[in-house]
Amino acid sequence: MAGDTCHSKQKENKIKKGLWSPEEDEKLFNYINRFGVGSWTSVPHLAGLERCGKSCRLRWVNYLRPGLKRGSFSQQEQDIIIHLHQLIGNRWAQIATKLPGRTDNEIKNFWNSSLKKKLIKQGINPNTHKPILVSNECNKSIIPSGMAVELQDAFHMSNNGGDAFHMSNNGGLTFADNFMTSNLFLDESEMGIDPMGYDCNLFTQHQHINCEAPSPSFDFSDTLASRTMMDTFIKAESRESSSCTNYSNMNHLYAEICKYDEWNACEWQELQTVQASNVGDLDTYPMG
DNA sequence: AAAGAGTACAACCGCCACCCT
DNA sequence: CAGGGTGGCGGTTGTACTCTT
Repeated sequence: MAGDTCHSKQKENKIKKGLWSPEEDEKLFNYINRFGVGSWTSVPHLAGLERCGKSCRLRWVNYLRPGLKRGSFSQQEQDIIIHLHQLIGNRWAQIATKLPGRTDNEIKNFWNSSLKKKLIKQGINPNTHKPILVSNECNKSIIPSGMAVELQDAFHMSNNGGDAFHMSNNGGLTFADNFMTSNLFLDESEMGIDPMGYDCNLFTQHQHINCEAPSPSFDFSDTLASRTMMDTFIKAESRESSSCTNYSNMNHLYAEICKYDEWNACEWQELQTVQASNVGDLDTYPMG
């Protein structure tokens, strides 16, 4: 295959794999420092390395290149990653251009190992950046189909037997009560989230599902999460007319959020518009 | 102290787009 | 235009380290 010249050479046992030794690093660093990067395929031979060009390039870009930051991501960097991921998705290389000193690989790893879990804990689907919410209909709990997809997406439920969701009469999806609920808890447990913990999203939702004075609970101290949650919540409520939940003070709550943080409805609307337009034309997103 | 589980990060793999012949 | 070479990207795997029991 084109681009896989490494593989044929590996079969001949000429190409070393695995972690780089300090000696190899030194050879590569000295070579690039002295001669610069010409053709990566010729670099290993000229630098005296038994690696493929691709491997050398990766080592240079992700580890040896001057100017790389080391250490944990700052809160500001995390915010930027989350925001950009919300806008452009898994385009790590593009996101990396907005974080000087960080590599796409580093950002990708950080996202997969930390940020994803952080968002899930906040009750936000890391794929869609929308809140993971469950609407209800007393004992027959209904999940609006869109949200069911979000849930499946967030918790990989599509791989979990397949028929955990059942279509209900009104086009929504019926929670197979205990079965489903325990699956959700199981999934949370698997994700390291204590289903009974104070910050557990699904457990709270389960309480709502059982119609114990359902009321929206938003953490106003987390402005982004609240905003996202509220936005989707209102949309979901407006299209789920059969829901037994009846939040007449929806507008009031929304106003509270706008009042609480520095954002206002217009700014939020603007972001939604930008997001919508970027869905169709991601390559033209103004990256700076 | 040892074994197993969990986590973070480095590196690899396969695919794709672009360029050159 | 077709085909091969190359670099770049995102997903995935491997490995070393840390934590828990």
